[in-house]
Amino acid sequence: MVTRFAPSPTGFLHIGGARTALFNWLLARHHAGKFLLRIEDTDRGRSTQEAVDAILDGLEWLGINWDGDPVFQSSRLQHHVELAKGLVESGRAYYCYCSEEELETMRNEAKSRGETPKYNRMWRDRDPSEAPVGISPVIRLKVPIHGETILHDIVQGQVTVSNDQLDDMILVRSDGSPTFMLSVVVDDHDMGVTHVIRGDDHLTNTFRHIQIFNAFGWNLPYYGHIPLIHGTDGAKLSKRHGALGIDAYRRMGYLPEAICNCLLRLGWSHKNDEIISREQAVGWFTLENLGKSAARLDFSRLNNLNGHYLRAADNVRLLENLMEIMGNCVSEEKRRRLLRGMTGLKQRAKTLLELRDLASIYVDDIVPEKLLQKDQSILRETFSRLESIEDWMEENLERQLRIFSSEVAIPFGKIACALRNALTGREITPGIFDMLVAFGKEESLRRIGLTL
RNA sequence: GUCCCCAUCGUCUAGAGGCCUAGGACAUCGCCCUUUCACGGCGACAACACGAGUUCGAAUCUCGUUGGGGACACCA
Repeated sequence: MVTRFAPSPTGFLHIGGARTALFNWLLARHHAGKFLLRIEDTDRGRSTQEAVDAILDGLEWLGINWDGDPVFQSSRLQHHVELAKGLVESGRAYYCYCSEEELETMRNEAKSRGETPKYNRMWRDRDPSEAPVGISPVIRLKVPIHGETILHDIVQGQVTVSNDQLDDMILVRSDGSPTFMLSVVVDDHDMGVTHVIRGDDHLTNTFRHIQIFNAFGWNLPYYGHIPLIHGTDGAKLSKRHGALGIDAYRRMGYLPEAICNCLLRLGWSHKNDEIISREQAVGWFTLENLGKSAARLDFSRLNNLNGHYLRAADNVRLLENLMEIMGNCVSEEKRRRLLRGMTGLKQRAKTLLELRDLASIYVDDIVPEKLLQKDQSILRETFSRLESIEDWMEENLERQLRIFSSEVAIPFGKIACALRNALTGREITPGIFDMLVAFGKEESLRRIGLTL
């Protein structure tokens, strides 16, 4: 089994593309096959190096690795054109000399007749000697006029289209460059791709691809057209309405494993499983469990998943992630403090951004407000009790403070509340003992002292 | 306009004729746990688009309607 992901580098890797890549990757890994990457940069006007980098970086970040080097379609143009010329020689394709205006007129005429706008095949059977001089022709495929084309789609089932819906598509442009239709087919064939899993929006293209495969006399790959991911408005994700690049999700503080898990469950399921590890995904992923209808990305779900993976994440890794966001200008001492407090922090955050906000209690120098009279007296006593504690470990701190609480007959909640306030100046924080340990004895006492 | 696809709680989905008084998850709302906030536990709310068939029996099969989406380039 050989699968592939074939993005065009005209924009960033968006969430839909990422899912297509993930599914292809999963399928290949599940069957111990190969997953290839092909950059479809035949539209040189719109393709950019930044987009290529964004796609590669995005895939890498998601942990979707490809086999071999990426294939750049632009490096194969010559080959594509030669094959198309071969088709002309064998009579399966022909030169067409129509101008832009003529085509425009044809489309409008077809439309006004209530038909699918298409080329009227005026050069299909004309003698080449009639060719006008000075016009560079395009090469068009001779698509069967009658009959129908049948696609046995792995996801959609059997789909049939009448051949009169297809027109004689252009294989090579008048400037001598191959079109997407041609290049895709030739490359999929040459790369030995056995399974083409791609978005639903390519379904109608597939009938054209099949015609090209037939013209060459090549065997068809298996096709599976997965439903699209829709925006919250129910329409296809597009650049104009908020289709974000995968890097945007990264900047919003999402973990790659959360994104993958979320994407995996969009259009695919395995019984009632929700939290699915990468290993499980590889083990379970088959096309049979794919749904047929479009799905929407739900941020509250993503948040929930991200919270889960955040809690499960290694503290050192999270510290590194945090440093990336905070810009690395955090002192050694504060980093140690963060690491000690990470377990308490991470279970309270949904994203790395939230984690950063929470973590600021260990990083920022707070200026505590003066406490209420009552709290001050509680804190004074607490301060001296804490001062006397040698074993500054969570368990012992808790034991000592509980004892203290009952000795002075002050509800523990009151003490905790005052301490929290003195230590952080915040209302939402990790647990008290957690913070005392993270800060360390010296810093804890210093902070409490400031409020007295 | 033409062709194609899709249709279960707000969202993601389980469901492959009787196990369905339709299950799970997220979100929402209660309660519990509790030093705040989270986490966790318990519970509530909430869906088979509609109409005909087929069948002893349909969320599941067929047809139609409606709704949504996609594709119709010398873009990919």
